[in-house]
Amino acid sequence: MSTPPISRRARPAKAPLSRDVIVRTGLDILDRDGLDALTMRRVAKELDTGPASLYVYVANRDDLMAAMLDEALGRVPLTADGTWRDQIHALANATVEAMSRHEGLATVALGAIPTSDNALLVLDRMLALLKQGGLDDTTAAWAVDLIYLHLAAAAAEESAYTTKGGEEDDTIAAADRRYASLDPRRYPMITSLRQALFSPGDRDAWGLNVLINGILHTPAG
Amino acid sequence: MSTPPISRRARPAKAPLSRDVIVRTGLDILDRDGLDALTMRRVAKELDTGPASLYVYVANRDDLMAAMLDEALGRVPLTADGTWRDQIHALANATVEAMSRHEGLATVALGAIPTSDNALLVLDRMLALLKQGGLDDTTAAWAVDLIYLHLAAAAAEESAYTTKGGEEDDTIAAADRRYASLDPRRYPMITSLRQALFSPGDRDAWGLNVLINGILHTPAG
DNA sequence: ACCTGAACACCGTTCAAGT
DNA sequence: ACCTGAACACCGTTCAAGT
Repeated sequence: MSTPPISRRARPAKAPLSRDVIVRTGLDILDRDGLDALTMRRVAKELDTGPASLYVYVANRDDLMAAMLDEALGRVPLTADGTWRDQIHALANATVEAMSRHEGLATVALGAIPTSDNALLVLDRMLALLKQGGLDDTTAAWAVDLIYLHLAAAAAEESAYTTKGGEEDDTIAAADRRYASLDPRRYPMITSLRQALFSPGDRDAWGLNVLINGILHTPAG
Repeated sequence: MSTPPISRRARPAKAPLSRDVIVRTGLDILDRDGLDALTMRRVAKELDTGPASLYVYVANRDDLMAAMLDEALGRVPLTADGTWRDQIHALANATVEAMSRHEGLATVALGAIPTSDNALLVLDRMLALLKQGGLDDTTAAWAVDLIYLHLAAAAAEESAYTTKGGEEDDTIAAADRRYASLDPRRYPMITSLRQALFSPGDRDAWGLNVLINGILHTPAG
């Protein structure tokens, strides 16, 4: 049952290794099989080599994941049409989507001050919009931090619900059942507001508007 | 060099295994040696047993971490003095502290709808405060979600900066140097606002006030 | 310079066998 | 019922040796 060795000539040309191809392969694996499948060994296998070979281009797994996040953020469109608010929403939504689309990447964003090329491009664009809104320098600066943190968190949450094995609806239904079974004496507010807690609606848009309105009403410093 | 077996009588009484003692041992390891050290095998060793024994009380590593988060949240004081705003800040700060104090726990909170006893207690208390502030049911419900998400994210960030090997100041200084070396043509806003981006001040308190003010100005639904 | 086989020092989890 | 030794099927990373 063993395959005879195939001469280099005979088999399809092996793509040369590079940081870029490693990063893109990592993203593919993440999308196809999730975070647990993203191992150095799996990336190597996909590239028809051994894990040791990756370390020429990538310092370690964390470095690879940071590069993958940057690659994902590179696909965020930096400009949009519409009102000032529309443009902020468009940039925010695209950023959340870019992160949440690939399981586990949002967590990487939460773990470090953004310094990668494409993260900084998103930040620069958001900063331009905030300044356009008439904010002073300090408020705009603090605001961009806060918004980026919020987007990463929203992406992490969405990514977790969407990916984690089962369906998103199952997760919510299970939580709803749990809330329904709580002792009203111990959890009076949750029990009485349960309807509202699980009420449908565009919470992402609302959350971003809360941030925008709050920033407009809260000078920093 | 090998130690002779000690009779059961002679050695100190081995604490009986229980979910609680496993959870607390996990928290201890997290505090002493960080997230990477928190392995099932390490917890077992600390309890003088084998890893297989843990699975009687804990479904798997994720279950253990969820239980650890709940234990940490159980230490949050649920009441405080002062104005309405003071009370929200106190509850929020205590929650962030409880999470960020133990590396990696905040990420657990980000990955699931809160359903554990002590998380729900924090939520219930926050909900009471929000309703006290005059919010309608839907806004209060969406707001508590948003605030909890923000607190978990803030804790994750703080935890990452504080713990990640080196000092927090080093991380910031490195980011500052990176920002200083950016091409102003590609990153016009970041370069011109660099001072403001790294300006000192209580960003946590400001961020929470942004949320509170935004919620007060943004009805849900 | 780039690549790799083999090894090192680990993991989480399961399961049959013990008490 | 509770506990465990041993095993299974993996990990990330290093390093000496090759080209």
